[in-house]
Parts: sequence; C-alpha cells; structure tokens
Amino acid sequence: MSKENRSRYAILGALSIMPLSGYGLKKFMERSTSNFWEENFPQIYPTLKQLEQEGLTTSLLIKQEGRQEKRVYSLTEQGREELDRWLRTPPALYQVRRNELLLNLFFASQVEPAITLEHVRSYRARVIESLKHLEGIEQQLPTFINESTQPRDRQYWSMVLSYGLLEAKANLAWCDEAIVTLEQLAQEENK
Amino acid sequence: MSKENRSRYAILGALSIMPLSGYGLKKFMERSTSNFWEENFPQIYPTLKQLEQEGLTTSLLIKQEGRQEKRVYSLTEQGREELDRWLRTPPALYQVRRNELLLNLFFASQVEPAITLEHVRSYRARVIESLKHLEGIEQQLPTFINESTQPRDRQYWSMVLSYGLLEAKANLAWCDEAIVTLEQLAQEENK
DNA sequence: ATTGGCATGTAAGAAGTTACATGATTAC
DNA sequence: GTAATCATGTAACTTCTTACATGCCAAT
Repeated sequence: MSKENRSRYAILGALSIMPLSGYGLKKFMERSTSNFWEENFPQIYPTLKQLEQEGLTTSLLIKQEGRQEKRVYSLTEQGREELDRWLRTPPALYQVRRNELLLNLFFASQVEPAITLEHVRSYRARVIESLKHLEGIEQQLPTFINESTQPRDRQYWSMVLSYGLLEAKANLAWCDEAIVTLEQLAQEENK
Repeated sequence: MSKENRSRYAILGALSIMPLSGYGLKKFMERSTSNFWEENFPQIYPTLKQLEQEGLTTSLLIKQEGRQEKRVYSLTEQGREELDRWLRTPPALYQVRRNELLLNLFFASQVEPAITLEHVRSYRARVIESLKHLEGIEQQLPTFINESTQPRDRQYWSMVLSYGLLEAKANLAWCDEAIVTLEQLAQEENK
C-alpha cells in the first residue's frame, strides 16, 4: 500500500522463518527482534489481513484442544518474492533517532547537576539491564538455532546481536564518563 | 496539551538559549541538535503558535531591511518554568528504536551474502560521514560557546557530543567485523 | 536566468500508541 | 480467587512526514 510501511516486512520476515498466528508473531518478535524491532497487536492484526488480501500470505484456522482456535498465517510464493525484493533493497537512509536523554542534557545547564546525574544513573541502570539481556540471548543462541529450520541464520543473528552488544557497551562507557563529569559539577556547586 | 509531545520541549529548550523565529529554530537545530533531535516546519510553526496561546512564549514582529519581516519568539517566565519542570523529569523510558538494517540482516540468510555485504558497506560509509561530522563539531565547540550566553553549556554539550562519538565508533567497529564475516560467507558461496 | 538562502505556513496522509473490549485456560 | 498466558480484534488519538503553496533578496 504505502511506500514507507516496513511493518509489512517485519511480519513477512517472521513468517518466512515459521508460520505464525497474530499472537504468535508478537511473541516471536518479543523473543527475537525486540531489541531493534517490535510491533503491537493493533498493527499486526490489520496488517495480516491486508497481506492476505494482497495474496502475500495464506491462513489456516487451527483448532486446539482446550484452547481458542487460532488463525495461522504462512507466506505464499508471492509473499516470499516480496520479502526477497525488500531484502535486496538498501535499508532506508539513516534516520535521526530522537534521544530524549540527550535533548535533556543539551539544556541541562539550567538545572542543578544533581538532577541530571540522577537521569544518567537511571539510564545507566537500563543499559546494564539491556546488556545482561543481550548476553543472555548470546548464550541461548545455539538453542535458538535448533528451533529454526535454516541453520545459516545463526551467523546473521549473531551479527545482529553483536551490533546490540557493541552499542550497549559504548553507551555504558559513556555513562561512566558522564557520571564522573556530573559528580564534579555537583561538587563544585556545593562549594 | 498532550503528555507525550516532546517537540514542545525541544522548542522551549532552544528558545531558552536565544530568541528565535520559526525558521531560525530549524536552523538552530540543524546546527546543534540534529544528530539526536530534529523538527520540521510543519511541527515548528503550529507548535510556536500553540505555545504562545498557552502563555509559554511571547513573540515580536521584527522588521528587516531588504528582507521579509520575521516573528521572533522568546520564553516567558511560565515557559521557563515549564522547561525547568521537564528538565527535572526523568527522560522517557527506553523506547525501542527501529533499525531497518538489523531487521534486514536478521532475515538475510535468504539472499546472497553479497547483497547484504553491500548494505553494510553503504551503512559504513554513512557512519564514517557522521563520525567526521561529529569530529567537525568537536573542533568548533569552543567557537560555538562564544555565541551562547551560558558558558556552562560547554560541558553539557561536550557530553552530548561524546555520546554520539562513542556510538559512531562502536557502529564503525561493528561494520568492520560484519564486513569480514560477510566476505567469508560470500566466498564460501562462490566455491 | 537560476540557484540558494530567508521566511511562513497548510493539507493530507501515514505511522504509531493507548485504551477499550472480550473470553478461555492454566498455574499458583 | 487471581494472575498469567493464549487469542483476536476495534476506536480514538497523537505524532510525524511529505507534498503543496508562496514570495523576496543576493549571488553567480
């Protein structure tokens, strides 16, 4: 439909690994791509319907014992082609990602350094959390592969993971540096 | 008005450094915060009007020789308080930033490694560009200060800059690592 | 003449988030 | 009984981007 809608490709990509229901798609993303890509239900369900209308997916109602039936989607040949076409297209231009912490810091000379120090400290805590999360995934990668049909995915997934790890480590290093600076500024204030 | 609208604060922040017109605001952001925060005209002009209605800014029509007159906005006392209140609020929770390159890589086992290699190479070129840009700003920082009224900004701005530099260097290191891996995968394909 | 910078906006559409709405089963 | 997980969606709203629209001045 639209040119910029990349949710389609996230969904086509996931379905290329295994057929999934809307709910299953969300769970799949939470387990795998959540560090750099997520979709919510209000995006997933309408998109799945639309993809089916366009002939890129087909769905089957699966009956389950003691549980609500679910509609499981899989890629059609056309869907695979569309995914392939997108994979060959250079990813969108570097778009400025907004960073509210940096925006805050940019104007932070107007409040006491102790305030900003707190902001950076809690950011640091989140970076640590995210780093631990990624290291957890790193150890589970070999297991993750068994579930997947394509063993070649492993190398790609570990590249993606490495991106996150390097970035998190850089962020952590920055936090430590910034905290030292802010502690000094806070001390100077108290004199 | 709304809870999540942070464009307001980017604008209030910029005006706290110096009074600016809508056009001037855009230029100011391009020169300073563009690596982590940008606003477009369709956001800037309506927001400025709204801020004035709320009493957070006041404006003056400035006549210029041989040029169209401009409306220059500055913060009111109330505007300063609103900015101060925001500066004291912890920046929004870590929100997942979508990364289309990583999404592409995650599913990239389905195309030839040479394709993905090209994507990473052009990403690398953009990282290098951005790194050079940041290093340029680093050298201009002392000059930048003279224009500003608040000399204390310098330390904060250099912290913000350092964030960008560390991140860009981490991204670059990742690119080099990924390129080696992809070159190997591409060679294996050719055997 | 034509490009680039200064200057201000509107309209329309796309994208994304939050809240709402429902209901079954399983584990504690 | 109550929280968590499975399961599917809609409505409303906010936010953001692109395209459109205009016009002056300075420099090449």
